[in-house]
Amino acid sequence: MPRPQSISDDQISLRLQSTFRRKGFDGASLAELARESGLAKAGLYHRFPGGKREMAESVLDGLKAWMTQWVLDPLNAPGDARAKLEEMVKMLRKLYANGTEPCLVGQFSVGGGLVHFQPRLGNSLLALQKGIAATLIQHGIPRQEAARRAEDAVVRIQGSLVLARAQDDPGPFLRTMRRLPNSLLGDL
Amino acid sequence: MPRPQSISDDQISLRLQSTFRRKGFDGASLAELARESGLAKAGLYHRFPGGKREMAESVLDGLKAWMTQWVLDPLNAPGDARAKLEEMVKMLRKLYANGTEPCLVGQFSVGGGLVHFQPRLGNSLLALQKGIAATLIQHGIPRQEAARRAEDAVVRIQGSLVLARAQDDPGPFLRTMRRLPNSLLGDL
DNA sequence: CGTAAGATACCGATCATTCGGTAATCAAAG
DNA sequence: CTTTGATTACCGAATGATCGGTATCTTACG
Repeated sequence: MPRPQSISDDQISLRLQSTFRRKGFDGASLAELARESGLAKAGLYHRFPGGKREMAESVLDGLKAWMTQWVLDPLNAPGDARAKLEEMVKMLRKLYANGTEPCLVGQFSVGGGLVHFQPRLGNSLLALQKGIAATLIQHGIPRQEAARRAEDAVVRIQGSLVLARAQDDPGPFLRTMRRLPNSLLGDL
Repeated sequence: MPRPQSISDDQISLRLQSTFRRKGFDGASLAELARESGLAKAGLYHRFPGGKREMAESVLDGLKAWMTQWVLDPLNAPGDARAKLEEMVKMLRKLYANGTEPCLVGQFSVGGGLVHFQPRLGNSLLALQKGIAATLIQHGIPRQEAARRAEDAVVRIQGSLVLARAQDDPGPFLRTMRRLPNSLLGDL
């Protein structure tokens, strides 16, 4: 009955993600989103009747699913804490293309993005923090200290991405990721 | 012979700073910049013939001067390292209103802001990093380790501000600032 | 008077969004 | 098997609003 889609939803969402991550919410224009998605503007509105906001929401959904599958679930699964943290770092390096691609959460924490999605952004970061804290607790670190270190880890991830962008150099991110597991598991 | 200005340059720049910090570069419209500055759009263009970009540059200039006077110069002056770092933290808390106000550098590291000002943003962060590193070296920490820790400090400042915004809670920033001096001066 | 600060009114361009139409597909009717 | 009607996917071409930016006039001072 329906005409088949020439581009899959996932592929569309992926291309929108790339644009939103590079330009932020305010900076990504419908013209550009359309161009980079391969659809005409009206075509995008057919898939996302809620407009730019729904497009951004779809991208956030996709990223949340990716984070859950490749970062949060592995962290919450049984296994050696250090190995799990190393795996997390590996996945984060992949997600952020070794520090050359920004974090959508960071990019959306500005202007209109923050207005529309602040609760979502906060929850995303909190989920990661909880996952890391759980791993640290499992490793024998007391609850409160684990929570502090986990928050610090999220702080460092986000901050190193800001530096990498502002200095146009992935170095800060790469160095921070390299030191993250030891820094998290270090003696009290 | 000239008609006196009803609002001082510094005051204008301060109001523009507030808007740019809240909305980012792309998100701050001239209509809003005019409204919040107390001038009509054309009045703004009289003071900033270069348009939005020159307004943003003026704000960056003002912030750079503030940072130099209250953070960088004190760091590079003689004195006890710990005291100087505590003073830096105090000034940062003031600059970021205890974590309730964003950092212009972070907000401009998105979309059009990054395109126009990336070198400036990188230099701002680098200057702070150098200042912190100099203080650590003076305290007896080896050059390379000092550089690493100083980068980490800037990472944490920026990252904690991202978290504070995304979670709508100054807690991450306040906790990070509280721990910063000890974390920087801690044993190797 | 001259000069400059600032406002009113406006510009073309771009913004997000929507409308009308077309092509493709399938179910049911003939 | 063919036709028809409903449904979906998508696009070109608009919509009004707002964008950043200006040309022009008014006001206030020396």
